[in-house]
Amino acid sequence: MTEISAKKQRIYQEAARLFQDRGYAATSMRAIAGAVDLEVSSLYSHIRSKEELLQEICFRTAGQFMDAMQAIRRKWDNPVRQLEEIIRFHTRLALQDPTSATVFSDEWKHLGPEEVKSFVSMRRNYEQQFLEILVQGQRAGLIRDLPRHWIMHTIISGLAWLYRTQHPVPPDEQEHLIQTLLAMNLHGIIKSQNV
Amino acid sequence: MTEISAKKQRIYQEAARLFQDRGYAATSMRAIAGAVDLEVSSLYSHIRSKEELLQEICFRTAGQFMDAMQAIRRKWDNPVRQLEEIIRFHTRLALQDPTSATVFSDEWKHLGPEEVKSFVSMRRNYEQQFLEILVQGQRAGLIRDLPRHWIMHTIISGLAWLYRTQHPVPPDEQEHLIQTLLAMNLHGIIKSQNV
DNA sequence: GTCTATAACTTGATAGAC
DNA sequence: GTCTATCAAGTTATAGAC
Repeated sequence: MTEISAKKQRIYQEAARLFQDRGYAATSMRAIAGAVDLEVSSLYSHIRSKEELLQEICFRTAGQFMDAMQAIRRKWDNPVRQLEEIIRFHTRLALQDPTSATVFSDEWKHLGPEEVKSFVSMRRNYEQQFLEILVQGQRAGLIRDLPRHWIMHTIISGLAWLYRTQHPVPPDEQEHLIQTLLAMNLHGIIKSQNV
Repeated sequence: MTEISAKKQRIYQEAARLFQDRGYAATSMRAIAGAVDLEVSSLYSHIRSKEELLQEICFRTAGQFMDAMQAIRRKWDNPVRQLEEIIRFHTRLALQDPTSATVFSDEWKHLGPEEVKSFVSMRRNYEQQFLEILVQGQRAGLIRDLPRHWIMHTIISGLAWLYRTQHPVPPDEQEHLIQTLLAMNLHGIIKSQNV
């Protein structure tokens, strides 16, 4: 039972917002303290260090992606459907918690050497599973025989604007957005289908 | 005729590499000085400040994108061909100078307030021109009637992995990569064309 | 142009009173 | 848990000798 005090949660939340806006390295403990109306030294009653804040955000979000990937592969066996669900998950997470998504995506390099190793290893695992889905889709003749690494990076990277740009899509447009993203990634944007 | 000494160029180059690896805020003048085998104070014989280094990289790359956009719109009038050329340019620049592309894309927020304003204004101009191409393509019935902002962000964001990931694609694979990116963006990855 | 020395300031983190 | 006070180290940048 890990009890997390309300104040501790507040600190994590404000830190994440500052990391998103200014980046980890440009965010001082004084800035975080100011955001939660405390003196710097008081922060250390709740957290061990600045880096601990970054670790929590990065690995919590990494865990969410790993869990989603595993759940999707268990629930469906059609690789195209699995891809659809992955795009769905990325989209929902990006819209629901763009702050954590940005910090997870852009600030992990400021983790300590050990943590970077662990983080990169998790990401490699995630990408490996993504590639396996593409292999299955290509073997089944459902997905074009394009280089899988390029497909994967283009899809994942193509979703990153959802958290990086300021415009949060309102909740009632979320399903429309997802349908559009699926259409673009799966069928492209060209009308005439003379391929 | 602005003459740029070899040493000054070396400083810019090493600074860009360090900004790419560690981020602007986490890169010290000492690190830059060390990379070019000088003492910190000697740097100031060649440059005015740390931020000047960032400014040069960001605005030089921004200028390249603006120039390319203008040249493409002058040279072709088919909007789909214009999109193709834009994707081509992004790809070539990302492979040829991934360091500048990364700093341009990720570190502009550390510019001073005035420079940020100018930078964002250039980007808005670029995006406006991109959207106009999509409008023309949709009016001509060539491009699907999907929300144009979402199309634009997905395409641009989907190319960002080209400079963010470590794997530089070897020069002899560049044309294959471009063809694949065009195929994915324009026609998607799904084989069956029952749309 | 490059150096040593240093100014002026900010950084993350700690000690100890309350 | 929160504070004041403080530390040691690091930051960008400058002054002035050579």
